[in-house]
Amino acid sequence: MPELPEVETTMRLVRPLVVGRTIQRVECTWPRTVEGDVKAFARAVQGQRITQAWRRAKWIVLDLEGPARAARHMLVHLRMTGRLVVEPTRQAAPAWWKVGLHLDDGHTLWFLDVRKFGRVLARSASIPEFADLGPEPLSSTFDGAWLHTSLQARRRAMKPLLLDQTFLAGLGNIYVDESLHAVGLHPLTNSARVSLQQAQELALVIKRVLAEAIEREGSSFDSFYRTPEGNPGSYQAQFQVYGRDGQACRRCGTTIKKLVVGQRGTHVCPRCQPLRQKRN
DNA sequence: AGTCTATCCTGCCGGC
DNA sequence: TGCCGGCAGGATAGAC
Repeated sequence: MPELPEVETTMRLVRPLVVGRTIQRVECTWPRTVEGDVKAFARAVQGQRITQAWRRAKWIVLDLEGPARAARHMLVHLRMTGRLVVEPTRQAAPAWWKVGLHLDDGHTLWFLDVRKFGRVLARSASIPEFADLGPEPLSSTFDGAWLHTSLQARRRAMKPLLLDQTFLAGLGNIYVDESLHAVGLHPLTNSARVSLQQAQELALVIKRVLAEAIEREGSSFDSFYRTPEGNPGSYQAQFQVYGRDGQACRRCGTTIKKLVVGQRGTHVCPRCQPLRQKRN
């Protein structure tokens, strides 16, 4: 469930169940899921109380409080197939679990991950992972003026640029395709050729698409991304282009095409999103 | 600087 | 029916 809306939804689902709880014991079935040494990680988080849960980009952060030299934050990145669920400890461990944090209220916070790309890590006061991240799309620092200036500073295809977390933090393949279609920009458009008006429109669209997706608790269209106890998410019903190749564009009726841009499957309406060839 | 390839992994789907 | 290649919502390192 890996883009901003899905990460936000996961964080909101888990937050009330873990904040205030103390981590008593850590288990792990796949050492590579935990950054560094699993034992060191366990020592850093065991005995710590979770005081807050929040999100930055596609990271979920649990703030920790406890022994002076232990970690201050625990970070989770879901990558492609990571999930977090909280269940009674005495219940059987869920399929595909990689890390289990047994809490002091008889529940366990499980990190599940079919493809094993996800990561769990402990950090002291500073979080170097956040140093190079771009702005949060839903924050006020991200607006049309900022976007236009930043696009002008680069000469890069729009799609890979919007996927670049150091440029803008939180978008992934689906929401980039949806946002570009909504403003009629082709994914290969050179960023320096985007007008101020287009940038302003795009900033608004990105905010709207993400906010609506969060409202609908993200999108899930296969069983991997469904939480057993939570809602599956329903934003996929709103998709205009993603996964709709071969079908008619809802706006103009033209057949949606799928191409590859920056090694990622990319969905585009050839009529709504024309690619203007550059002329010198 | 930007783009591409390979890599980390498993499951599922479509085609033969 | 069964096998197999290709593909997947992410991100990185290293080569051109």
